[in-house]
Amino acid sequence: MRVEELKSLGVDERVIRLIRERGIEELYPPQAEALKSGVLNGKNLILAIPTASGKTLVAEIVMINKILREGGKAVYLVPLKALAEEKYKEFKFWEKLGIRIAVTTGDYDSAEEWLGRYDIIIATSEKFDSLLRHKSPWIKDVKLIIADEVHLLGSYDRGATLEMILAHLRDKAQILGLSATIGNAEELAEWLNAELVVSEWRPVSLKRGVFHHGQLFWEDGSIEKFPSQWDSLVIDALKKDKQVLVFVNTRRSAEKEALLLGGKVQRFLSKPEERRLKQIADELESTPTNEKLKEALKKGVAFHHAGLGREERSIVEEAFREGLIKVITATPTLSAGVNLPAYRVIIRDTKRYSNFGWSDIPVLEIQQMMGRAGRPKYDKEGQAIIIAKTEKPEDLMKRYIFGKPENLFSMLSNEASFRSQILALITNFGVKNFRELIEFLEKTFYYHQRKNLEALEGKAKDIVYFLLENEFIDIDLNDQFMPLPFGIRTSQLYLDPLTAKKFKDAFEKLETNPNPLGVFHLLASTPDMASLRIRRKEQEDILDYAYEMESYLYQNIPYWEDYKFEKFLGEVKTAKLLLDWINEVPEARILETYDIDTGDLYRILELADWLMYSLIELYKLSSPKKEILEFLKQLHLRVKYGVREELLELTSLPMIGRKRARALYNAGFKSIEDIVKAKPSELLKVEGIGVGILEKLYQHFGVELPKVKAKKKQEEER
DNA sequence: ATGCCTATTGTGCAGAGTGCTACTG
DNA sequence: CTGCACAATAGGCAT
Repeated sequence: MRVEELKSLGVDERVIRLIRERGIEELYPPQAEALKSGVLNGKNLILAIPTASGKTLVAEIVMINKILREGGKAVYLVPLKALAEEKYKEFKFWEKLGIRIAVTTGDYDSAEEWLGRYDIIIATSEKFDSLLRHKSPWIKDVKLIIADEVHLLGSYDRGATLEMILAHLRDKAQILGLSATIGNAEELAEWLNAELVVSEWRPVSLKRGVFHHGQLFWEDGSIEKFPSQWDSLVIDALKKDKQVLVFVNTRRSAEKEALLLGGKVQRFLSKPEERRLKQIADELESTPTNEKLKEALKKGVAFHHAGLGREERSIVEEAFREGLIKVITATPTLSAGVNLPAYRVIIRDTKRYSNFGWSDIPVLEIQQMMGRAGRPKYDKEGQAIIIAKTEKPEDLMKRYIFGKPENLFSMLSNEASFRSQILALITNFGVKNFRELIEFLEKTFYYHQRKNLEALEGKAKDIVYFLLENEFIDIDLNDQFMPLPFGIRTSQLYLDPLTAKKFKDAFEKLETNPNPLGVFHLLASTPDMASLRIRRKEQEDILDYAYEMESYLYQNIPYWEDYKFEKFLGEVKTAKLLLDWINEVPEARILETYDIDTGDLYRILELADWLMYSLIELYKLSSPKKEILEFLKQLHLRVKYGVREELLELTSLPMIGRKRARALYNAGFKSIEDIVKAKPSELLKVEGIGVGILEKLYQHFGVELPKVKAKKKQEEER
């Protein structure tokens, strides 16, 4: 279908003009089909088509057109923060029409009114759920919800959130669900009373195959011969001047394969490429993992997993897009994350370790990895190849290439999500009694799918009892629910009620024995913290530590036979790490002693920051003691900045974190006053303080020093 | 026969990723 | 279940 024909479907002229300005004249068949489905007239739609086949454009046309014609807001839900950022950049294009676009993820809060000024709001499901709980006034203006990757409804730990959002809004706003190909798309569409458009069409054709001992069995039946090792597939692609993406199932494998492949990739690099890569590698900070990354980078290869810091990840992604990096070995971070296609995708592993032992990776996920093959503007086709090791190649072919992806199942019954969702329904969404609760549950996909609420009712009852018992809610003589402040706040803070209960139970000990380790262990022991796991070899050391510090902890040390024992040690380890952090142990040493990666450290710190905040908020509700509150607030700041008490004044300044604050302090600038009084030239001698930083500081103080400007010029000239 | 080094076999361990607050500019 | 690190054992060689 030609873009002009959109006019006959009622699309605004301005939208059509801008699309053509982008150089798009012809819509892809599934796009056309989707737009003809009635979605432009307000009908709900589930669009199940492969990644990179133009879902976003459909969403854009529907959104913009709706806003131009009817006003109101559109909310675009994504599963990942990184994706929110990506979409924001894409949608910014429409600002030309006066459309205002905002992103809101956990990074900066905003239940607040400012979002009311925007037309398109991009959010993660959790963030939007949280906004719903805060009853943001603009929610009533939301006329359209777009759920990207709506198949994540079936994800064990995060699916329930998305399901509840859709259950809340399915009568109030138009819904457009963008999905990967799933087994039971019809069922999902039925639930949402939506039209369904399914297609396998891709703008770049995809050729799939299975590799086994030097034989590559393509899906069309043809067989290609290669040297017996699978890495020959990588070399082969490089000879064709193409890039490769290799998916593996552990971080360690990703690193190992990257270094191994590096030796074979290096000779394909041009001199300038080699120089650029070396330059990029040299700029990276030095940590154990980064050393490996640097080594690989110099050879034109990189690994990509959640242990990498944000900085490293985006450097790798960028360099791959530029074509500098020829091969990336990755864990699933890349299969679901940002869009990073390659000519050839190799899937080395089809099994993965989970909490329940080893299991086959779902068809849906493997197909998403395979979907990464083929760069729309550069390649005529993409290739996805699964490596068979012990498995029979024909089995893999049957399961992953010709097989149907799994059905989607409601994950509302997952206890942790259900607990938090029921609390929210009662405290934030005005559900007044058990009958109303059940009525609401009848709107869910869970009910649609099973037509039987008995199991869910039982669970709901248990949870309601739990909430009553622990004073999240109360109940009056007519069996009407009455939200209590503790419950309302727990729900708004987006805490697992179990976490909140743990906090509350610890208030007494907190008051009699306030100390950082005790608090950190409390945080670490909640279900909302991703505590470290303990290695066999560390067990003894950590246990010794726990005994040594027993008097500081708010919980007893369990017996070693106790199933909680290992978990407990992991929590102590996490608490110990946080203690090191606020005592200014350098990052590199923390990474080494706890044998973790940058990404893991940041994750723990981020969670600790949030939980510290939440702990304070809940403590405030309990007739708090002033000195305890002060202690907690100070500890929160120390966690946030990773510093001892004495640096807190300095870290309150912009651009001053733990490193610079320490450097300033040691150089004798111990307070803000010291800095204001100091000569700029003196400050510049301190490590980590340059002209740029100094300018920011003076700007903050509200003074401008001509001397600094002069200095800057000097430096620029150099 | 003894001591030392290397190759081979055995044993034990560990293993993906992710979101959620609110302040401020 | 698989790959890896490290330990235990066996084997080879010089003395």
